[in-house]
Amino acid sequence: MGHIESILSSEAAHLLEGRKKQEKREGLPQLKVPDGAKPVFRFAPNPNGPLSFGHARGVVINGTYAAEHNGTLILRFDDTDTTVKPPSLSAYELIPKEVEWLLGRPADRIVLASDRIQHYYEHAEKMLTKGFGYVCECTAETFREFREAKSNCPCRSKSVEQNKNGWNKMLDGTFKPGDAVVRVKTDMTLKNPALRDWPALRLQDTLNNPHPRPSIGSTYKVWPLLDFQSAVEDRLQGVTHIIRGKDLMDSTRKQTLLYEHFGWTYPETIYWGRVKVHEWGGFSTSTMRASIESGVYSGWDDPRLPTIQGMQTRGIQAEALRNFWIELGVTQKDISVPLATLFSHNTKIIDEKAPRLSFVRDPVEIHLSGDVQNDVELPRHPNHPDMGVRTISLAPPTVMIEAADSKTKYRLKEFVDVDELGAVESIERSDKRPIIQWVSLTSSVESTLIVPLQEELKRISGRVETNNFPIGTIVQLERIGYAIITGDGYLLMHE
RNA sequence: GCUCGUAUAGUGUAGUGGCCCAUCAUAAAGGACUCUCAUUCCUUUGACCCGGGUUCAAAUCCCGGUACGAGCACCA
Repeated sequence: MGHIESILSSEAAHLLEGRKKQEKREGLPQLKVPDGAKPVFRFAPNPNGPLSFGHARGVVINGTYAAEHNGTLILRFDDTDTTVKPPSLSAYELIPKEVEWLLGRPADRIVLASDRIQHYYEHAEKMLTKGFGYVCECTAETFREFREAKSNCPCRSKSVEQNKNGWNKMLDGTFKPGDAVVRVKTDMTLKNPALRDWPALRLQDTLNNPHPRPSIGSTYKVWPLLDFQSAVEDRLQGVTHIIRGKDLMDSTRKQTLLYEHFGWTYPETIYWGRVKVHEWGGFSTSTMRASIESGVYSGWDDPRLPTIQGMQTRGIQAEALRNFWIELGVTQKDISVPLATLFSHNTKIIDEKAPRLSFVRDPVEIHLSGDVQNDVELPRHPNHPDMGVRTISLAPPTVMIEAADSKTKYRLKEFVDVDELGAVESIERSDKRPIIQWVSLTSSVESTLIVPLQEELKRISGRVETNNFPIGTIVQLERIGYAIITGDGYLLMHE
């Protein structure tokens, strides 16, 4: 084949033309945006805890599209549930910072659903007045039977007057939680059971379960459910594109039915599938919270946790996270990715800037014999002489090396060739013996290498060469991997 | 059970009827460079879920099957 090609290229090159290799599209898929329009995106988490790794996808994809199209990114807190997934007050402060860290710029606008209850009430009332919503007094179980039987519940045929009356009873506390709910009239014979007369607003016991925001507290008893709140708010904020998980596909269908009632047009919607990281099983905010409270993890910033804070502790760069999510794209496939993919993005960013250090695990002392210099200079970074040198003192001529390296002849990196007993054999590199990292007794201190494994933080004691890098500095421990300096040792990031 | 969605190398991803014996990344293996098992560079390995159909032509369109995932909450 190659032979034929070479003949062709010399005899009839034109036949090979037009056979250019196909190229891979860069970045995110093209978005449908009308000419001259400024698209509006939103990222809408429940502030019931800090952001997780998975949330980062929503931030990065929406934020990147917004930046590419000179559009707007709204950060919206969908904090309408005080019982099942109650918001956490600190998350209101934290999440905007995490978004800013991830994107390198803050969200353009922040909206709190709990501040906008009056808007949702207005739309609920309009729904009742126009007859496409009704106050349903069936229990959840009773309604489930109607839904399964594709039959109308009796409340469906109430007059506007009766519905308004029911609505007032919801507002004034006559109805207690569980007594009534506002439903959107769709069609009980719809093929998809999820869409049949879905609930839009319900009652919550905010006296016993007040909203955690002091300014909201027990003010409202009637609260919108996500599908209703989100649909109305998207409209009010002028959202043009919704990009979210495909688990919300039925939500889109419900909301589209509501939009049709109101005479609105639903935003362009794009979905992504489920992502699992090999090394992390399924962490949910609630299971993480439980493990933190029981002391399994030190906090939301534990380096073993798949939270934004955990990634920060672990030295993962925001840019690496962005590149990672953009590379995964927005396909609807359910995927499982290894952490190595994220680490390779991180390595690309940190390697050029990470000073080199020697760390010796499980150290053994070797007393050098023979001619030894008083001190040695090593470059801080092999590719960047401008980063300067580190000077190692060899008075006395005692070095520490890893026990595992001490079995054979070896070369102390950038220093001397040594035999098993510490006799210096050559200053220059004389043969192919292994090159190992080392520290000198006087220019090193005891330290700990902390390795974040799934279940434990493995602590390996050793010695690190003396340095004065501040906490938070990312270094490369030669022959070990990249690590970040913490208050109590060197946290291994990845190889 | 009902409804919806997805299926390309080990893992991700490009590809919307002919430039496809299929792109790129990552992983693995080998090599070059390097006084790190790092970085950089080179090479190799490796895929269109199965079965029909439409067409001159299918990874791409249609039908069926299978697998996986999601929704059917007075959670988000």
